[in-house]
Amino acid sequence: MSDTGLRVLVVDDEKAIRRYLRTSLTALGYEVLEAANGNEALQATMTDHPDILVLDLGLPDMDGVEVVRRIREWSNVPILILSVRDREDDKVVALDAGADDYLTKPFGIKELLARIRVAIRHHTPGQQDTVFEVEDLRVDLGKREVFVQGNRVALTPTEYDLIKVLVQHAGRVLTHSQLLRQVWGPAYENESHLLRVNISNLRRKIEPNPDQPRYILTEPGVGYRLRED
Amino acid sequence: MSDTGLRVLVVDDEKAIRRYLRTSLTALGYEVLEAANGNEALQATMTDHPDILVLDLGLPDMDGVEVVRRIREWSNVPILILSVRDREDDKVVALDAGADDYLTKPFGIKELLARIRVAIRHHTPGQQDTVFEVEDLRVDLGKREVFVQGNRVALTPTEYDLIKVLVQHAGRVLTHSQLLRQVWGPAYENESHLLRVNISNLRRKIEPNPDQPRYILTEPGVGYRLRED
DNA sequence: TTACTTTTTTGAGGAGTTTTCGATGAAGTC
DNA sequence: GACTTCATCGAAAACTCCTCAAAAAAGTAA
Repeated sequence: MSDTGLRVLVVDDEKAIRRYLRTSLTALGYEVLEAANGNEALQATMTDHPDILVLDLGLPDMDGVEVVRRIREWSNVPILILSVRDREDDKVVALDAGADDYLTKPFGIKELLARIRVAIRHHTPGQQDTVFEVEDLRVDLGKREVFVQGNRVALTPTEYDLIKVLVQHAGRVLTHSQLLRQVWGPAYENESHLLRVNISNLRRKIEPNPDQPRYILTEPGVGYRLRED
Repeated sequence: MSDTGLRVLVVDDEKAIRRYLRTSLTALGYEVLEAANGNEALQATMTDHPDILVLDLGLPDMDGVEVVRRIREWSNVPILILSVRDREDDKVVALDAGADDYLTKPFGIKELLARIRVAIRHHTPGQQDTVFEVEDLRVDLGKREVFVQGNRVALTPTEYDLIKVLVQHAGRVLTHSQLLRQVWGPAYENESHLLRVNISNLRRKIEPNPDQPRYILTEPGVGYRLRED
């Protein structure tokens, strides 16, 4: 099947369900990651940056809603709840905690897939919005490509993640810890040196004159901001 | 109830359901618009720009999915489907046509409201800018920017924190110790010299004539006040 | 597996800002 | 005139930011 390039993290303690979802999703071109409990889910979300989570509420080590809350402290990745609990209050609690959708087991695979498409459509804004431009800089989030004066620039994965977050909040100041949390994960919140080195490398690749940045502006004492017209 | 300022367009041919939703939603501070068929829905969406649609699929004049398609040609307003049809294919078709969620009747009102919150949360992600203005001074707390006569002024972190607190209480007197506590922390409550130096620096940056302050006014013996219109 | 390349992380130095603090003077009050 | 409050200046101390370079880790190909 066609490759969507999208990565789904399936979180469920039942191996059978994980395998079922893996088969269905892989057939449609998604890449599937798996986690069997809450801690694995949090870990995988931090390290692997999936494009969407399909999360069972009944996990052995912690409540699914708690997983949602923890992730929402630093990430907006779409979360689709899959649960046997059909009580209205359970749904309300999960949705208000930051989940994007709630599907009750047993579920139809076609509906699940349709709802995954909705969640992803939501989170990756339409093709128009995926291209960011200022002066001679062009960032195409859809194609994962960056151009300076029309020439493609090769960025490392970390550098790309960094500019992606900046583009998504173009014009706004992002604090050091916001950037560190979103690019490296919450554990790196205070590693500001890491951020500086990467900003420096990024500037060397995309700024006409890295000494006097035109695109990635330093907000002293606070963070960085990607210029916007 | 508190006013959300958000407008919901309820599309259903049954008057009883419209009235039920109007009551529930109004009680929560939403403004409710109504449409009884597809054409009214399209019309109302174009003219009234609601923040979200709650759309029944079974309409007398056209299929609900067709309404979704027509709206999606030009608008991304969140659309939440409400339908008696529980077949999986119906859901998939509606969601793929561009609907954001699908709820089967009979539905729980709390779940509906939670899903409305999700849809709105999704579609209005940007933090609104709280902008403060007096004469030639402009403080944008959302973007963390300060302008004087249209020119951006670079403030140090402390200076910005200071003006932020003043803006948040614009028009009111803030005592020395209030300002010191909020900007430097409770331990600095009595360091009024610190405050004076920073107010002075701030004035030099934002006042047309720092000798005769127009924005940051001294309240002798008490504290400082940011002027308000 | 091993060897090789690329990427990420850590370390150290220097330039530049920002914060803090003491000194001084002006203005108002008793 | 003595006392308090407020504003400003300038210098020391503390901190932030940037860069280069080396070490460690991760990825890739035979």
